[in-house]
Amino acid sequence: MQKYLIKDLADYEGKSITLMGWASNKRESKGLVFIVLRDGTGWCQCVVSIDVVGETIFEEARKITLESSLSITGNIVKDERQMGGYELQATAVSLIGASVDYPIAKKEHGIDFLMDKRHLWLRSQRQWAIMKIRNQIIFAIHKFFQGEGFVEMDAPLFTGNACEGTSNLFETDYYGDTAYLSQSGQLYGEAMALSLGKIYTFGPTFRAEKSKTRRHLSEFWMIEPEMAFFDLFENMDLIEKFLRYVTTEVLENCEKELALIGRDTSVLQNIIKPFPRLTYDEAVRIIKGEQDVNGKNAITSLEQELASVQTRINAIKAEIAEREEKLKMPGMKKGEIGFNQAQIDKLKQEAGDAEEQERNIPQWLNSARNFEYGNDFGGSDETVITRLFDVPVMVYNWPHEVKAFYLKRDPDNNRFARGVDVLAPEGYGEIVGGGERETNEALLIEKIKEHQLPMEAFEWYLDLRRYGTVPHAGFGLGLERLVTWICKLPHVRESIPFPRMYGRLLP
RNA sequence: UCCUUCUUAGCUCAGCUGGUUAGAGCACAUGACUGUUAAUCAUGGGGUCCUUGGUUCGAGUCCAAGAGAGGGAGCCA
Repeated sequence: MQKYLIKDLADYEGKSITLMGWASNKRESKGLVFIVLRDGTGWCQCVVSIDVVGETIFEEARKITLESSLSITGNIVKDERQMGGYELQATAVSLIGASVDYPIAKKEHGIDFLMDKRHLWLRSQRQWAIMKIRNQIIFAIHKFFQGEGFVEMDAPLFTGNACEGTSNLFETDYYGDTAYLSQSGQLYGEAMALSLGKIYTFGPTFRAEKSKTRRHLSEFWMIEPEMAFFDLFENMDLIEKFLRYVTTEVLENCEKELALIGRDTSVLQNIIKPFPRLTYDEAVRIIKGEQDVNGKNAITSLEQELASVQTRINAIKAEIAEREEKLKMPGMKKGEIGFNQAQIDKLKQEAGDAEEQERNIPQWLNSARNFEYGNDFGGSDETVITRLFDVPVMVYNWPHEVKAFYLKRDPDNNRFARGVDVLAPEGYGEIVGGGERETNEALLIEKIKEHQLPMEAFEWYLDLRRYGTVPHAGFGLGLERLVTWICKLPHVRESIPFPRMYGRLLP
């Protein structure tokens, strides 16, 4: 049996076909039922008219509940008013699986509720669009690296040692020994690059940090390329080319999905512009407000932001008061009352978000003003710096003390390590961390001791320096953080089908 | 681990300085309406006000402890 898909409706104009899917919405009036059917490829309004289908089928159609699965047969006609430009005029409707009291209603829901219903939330339009974009990003990543001659080679997920010694890892029992869930495949990536030249890994990574922020997950997907005969600067060139490619692919192939989630693509279009490359020293001056960026100052622009947040809060509160006043007036139609209440609820959410910002910005200001040279950037520092740019920013040459032990010491200034962080614009912060790797065995041993890591676990890693070491570099990209930025999501939890984070293991 | 905000109907939220029987919209059910895109009308079922303890003649409201959630810091992609 031929399967007809909603995305191909244009091919079937004037023909009778059968669609199979779920009722994502239903409206009815005398003699007519409108069922919005979704089949995973799109949405299509199906019109069931009593004059066409007769009383029995019509009664069945009238009883269809939200998210029931069904098949509908009918003619495809052009209708400009519809989302896909077509609608189906039904001649037959048949129920496949009933849905009783579907919990996600056609209204705003709180995040806790939606997270508990994540398995159903994924069916909604916005989540559908995000997952399509995520898929496009994954596909583009593979296309890019395969096109550049990289070999995908995956690192183990069970590891016997804490890779960088910094993060908290998940422990698990491995035939009586302790194994950790990998927080990075990078060390293995180096070994593989010294065999295949250019490799990339693509898999899940685990961090047992008790972080509850909009950019942390306990389980996330990471892409880690590693290249032999690459230095820091070639690495940065690759990162830039890579991010530009992936973003461009999304812009070209996900126009509909980006529009659905209301993403302003003009910022994404900026990806064709060269990425600014700042040294750590320059970045610190910008954070502290000692150096402007395109006429914008980090400190004063934060202060302005705070002021505008405060005026926005006042404006929202005024509007809420006005609408509440209006509600008290007699003679308002029921529909209008409902509409106003929905607006008030929405405004209250906005006010709540704005008030959260109002509490956070002074903290960020404080942290920026008092930033101490030599420290790593915190989340707020990244936010402060990336709000000044409209393209991803690369920060390189970090004080070696704050970075991972395996980063190469800068030959021109041994205070610095040749690491690079890529910060996404619009306040999103770090999406890539990478750098050139240390090839000097003695320096590496010194670093391993300094970080108090068990030397025996790194013997194999040191072998890579003992047998034909070469300059090499690589980076790690957090898939969910990239998805979050490209979609401009308020939180990473919407960028992955089933987020795993502190305090949440279900569904 | 620390700071901060919150928890009232299936959902989103009101509930003022403590005062009779705790409200609205949506959803649901029944009926009315021939084209709807959270905006038609009527009817009405729905509550452990997160938990425990306290203050009080009286607690959804005040106090204390606990649980859960949101945001942030630390840490990171």
